[in-house]
Amino acid sequence: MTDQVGRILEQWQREKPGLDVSPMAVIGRLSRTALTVESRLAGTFERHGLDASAFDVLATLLRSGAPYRLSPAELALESMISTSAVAQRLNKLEARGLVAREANPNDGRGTLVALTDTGKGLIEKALPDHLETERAILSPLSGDEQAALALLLGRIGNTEG
Amino acid sequence: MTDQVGRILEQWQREKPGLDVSPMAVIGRLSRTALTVESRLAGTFERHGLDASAFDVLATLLRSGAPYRLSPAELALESMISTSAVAQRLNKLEARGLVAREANPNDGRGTLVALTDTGKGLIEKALPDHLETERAILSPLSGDEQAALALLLGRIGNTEG
DNA sequence: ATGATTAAGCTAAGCACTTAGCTAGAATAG
DNA sequence: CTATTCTAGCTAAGTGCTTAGCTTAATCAT
Repeated sequence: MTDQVGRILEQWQREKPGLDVSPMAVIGRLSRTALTVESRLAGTFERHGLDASAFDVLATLLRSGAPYRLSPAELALESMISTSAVAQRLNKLEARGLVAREANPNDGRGTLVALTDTGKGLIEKALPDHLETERAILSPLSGDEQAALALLLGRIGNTEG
Repeated sequence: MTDQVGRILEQWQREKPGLDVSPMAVIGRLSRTALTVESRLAGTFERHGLDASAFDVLATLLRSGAPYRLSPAELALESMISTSAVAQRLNKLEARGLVAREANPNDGRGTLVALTDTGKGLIEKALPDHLETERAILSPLSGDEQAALALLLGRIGNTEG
């Protein structure tokens, strides 16, 4: 407990001895761990000329399977961002030729975002590297511990409060 | 495993059957859990006329103990943000009278950020409410499970890679 | 002493998100 | 059919961070 969060808890203990600040130990480490993980992943993305949001869009299209086409609304749902954020991401990806906007044949209002061959090639090259980075991040934990962590996170993450 | 992350893993399984995507189960849940936690905390902050960044500054000053004064550089370190982000936070907090900038008597370049009485009163009122929200978020887990989660997070968060 | 380098804190500009508001097409009511 | 309402996707403006670059004071070398 000599990490940053541990030090913070000791400060609270000294300043507010009556207060039970133990929840901060968990939530604090959760936030900080998420931040450091995010920054390590960013390194891998950069090596492939991507950032987290570009990787997110391309990977979502890839894992959706052939014909690798989704609507902006579907992309927004998957990425938990607004449809306007999707539009801005697509503007950049389309300019780079990694995705293409097509008219939705079944809905005149709608657009289908297609993964181009270039985009598919890029994400398929970046994906194994990304997984390798994730494995490295988790390497201090055994397989059982990783499973336990995922389970614990799932139990607090999916509570709609 | 019928949550959002579980669905994503199934998609990868179908599209790239050879690939071991198990790290995504852990990292994905970590990111999403951090996001949902953040959004629940935001509700509490708002009830007290604060947001996460304002709470962060005021709480850091409070837990530093009397005389409740820190330099902008110290605040930046504690909050893991740039000193320029601190300056912008302080501009707003100072305008509201929650903190005050004072000259550092020992360093002509330096500033000391002081928690005002108003600021101290506000953060002391918000703090128990915040802890209550954190407790609610963690309530699906037993005390032992919470401790286990904090331990696992600590082991992957503090690895400098 | 004095000139060069380092350090603290700030503003300015850039970036990725948000919400608000727009346009065009689809669905629904009469 | 036509008028209204709803939906998909977009741009515009606002927010809070980042990095770059500035000013001022401290430190260090000679």
